[in-house]
Amino acid sequence: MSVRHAILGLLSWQPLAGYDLKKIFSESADFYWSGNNNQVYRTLLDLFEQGLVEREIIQQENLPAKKIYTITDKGRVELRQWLNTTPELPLLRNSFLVQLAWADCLSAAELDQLLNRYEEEIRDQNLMHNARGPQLPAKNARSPREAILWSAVHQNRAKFYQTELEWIQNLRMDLASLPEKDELKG
Amino acid sequence: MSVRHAILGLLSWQPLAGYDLKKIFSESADFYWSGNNNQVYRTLLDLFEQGLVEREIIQQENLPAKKIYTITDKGRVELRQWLNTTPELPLLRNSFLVQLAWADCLSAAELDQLLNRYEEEIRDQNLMHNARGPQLPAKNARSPREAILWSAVHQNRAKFYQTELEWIQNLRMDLASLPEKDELKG
DNA sequence: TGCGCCATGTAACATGTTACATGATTAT
DNA sequence: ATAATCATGTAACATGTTACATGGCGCA
Repeated sequence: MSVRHAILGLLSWQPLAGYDLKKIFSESADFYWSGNNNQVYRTLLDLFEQGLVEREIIQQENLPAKKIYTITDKGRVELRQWLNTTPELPLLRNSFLVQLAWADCLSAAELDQLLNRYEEEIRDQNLMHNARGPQLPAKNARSPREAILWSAVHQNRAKFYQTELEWIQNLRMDLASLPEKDELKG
Repeated sequence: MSVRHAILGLLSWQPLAGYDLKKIFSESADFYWSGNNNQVYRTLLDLFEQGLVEREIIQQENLPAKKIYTITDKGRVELRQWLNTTPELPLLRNSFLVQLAWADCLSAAELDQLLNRYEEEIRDQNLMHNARGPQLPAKNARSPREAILWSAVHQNRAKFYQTELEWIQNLRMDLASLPEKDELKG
């Protein structure tokens, strides 16, 4: 897709500054995006030049000026078109799986450590994700349907983490059933 | 990580040509990678220049010459080091979730279509994934432990698809519980 | 006759990441 | 003192994708 539509979507919800968008991207897992300056500010400029967003410069005392971007009708049309586009396949790239595939040259202890590290990372992410809750909280939704959609988006991530944890526990069990010939190595 | 380690891993299993690697990447979901010429051939050249792989040129009648790459001891050391590295978080970017988040401006029929399309895509991927089975079949594994690891890698994807399907069915149920005010729109 | 497979590679482009730069304010 | 927050932006680099180029063979 590109950040374009992610940004247009957020602006269709409410006017925001580049800084806000950057924060949303970097803080939320649901809307994963790197949230780096380069992309956000450049994309906003593009959208502005193409008339998909408008902006208002707000001077603040003791703080740098803000540029608040608002979606235009033209922007809403483009967004709506994209929404009716057939979705891309989710991009899932897990380098841990590549590590696992070739991990047979590790000792039992090393492999165990690898699994522990992955499990811990996922567990942490899951906790954080649940702790901060949906970054689009239901109370801000503009309709009951939107509330359902937002909650589903949030649950999607949660389910993913959960599935990973179950999967790794299964793997541990499978590995435990092996005769342990290499205790010495670790 | 980079394709580097994915390639080193495959070569630690058996000698392969660039063309083979390209095919493996593009055909398998487990080892997702774009499998484009540019990266594969360039990376192989890099690895070669750094002494992590060796190559042998094989002339074939009526077919273009092949360059078969073999991992070196130096390459195995680098691979082993990487395997003991703490795993990166899985990268999951699902633009469909972004579509969903802003889909409240769609009619009930349009939203339904969007869900159908996503479900179909996931279902297809899942079928293909199961049909072709693990691209690293257990019979080629060099130890019982490796067979377990490979099977786990394959199952990971399968579980992901399954979870997505369950999730979307839940979402459908949640949406169905809404009063249908916009039948007219569709 | 045209397409797809084998097998290599390059060029142009799109996207993403890290680090740098400014500069005041507030919190530790 | 030092770092983090607010707020904008640029430069350099890393990575990924698409399309092009070559050229014979086999299949429909």
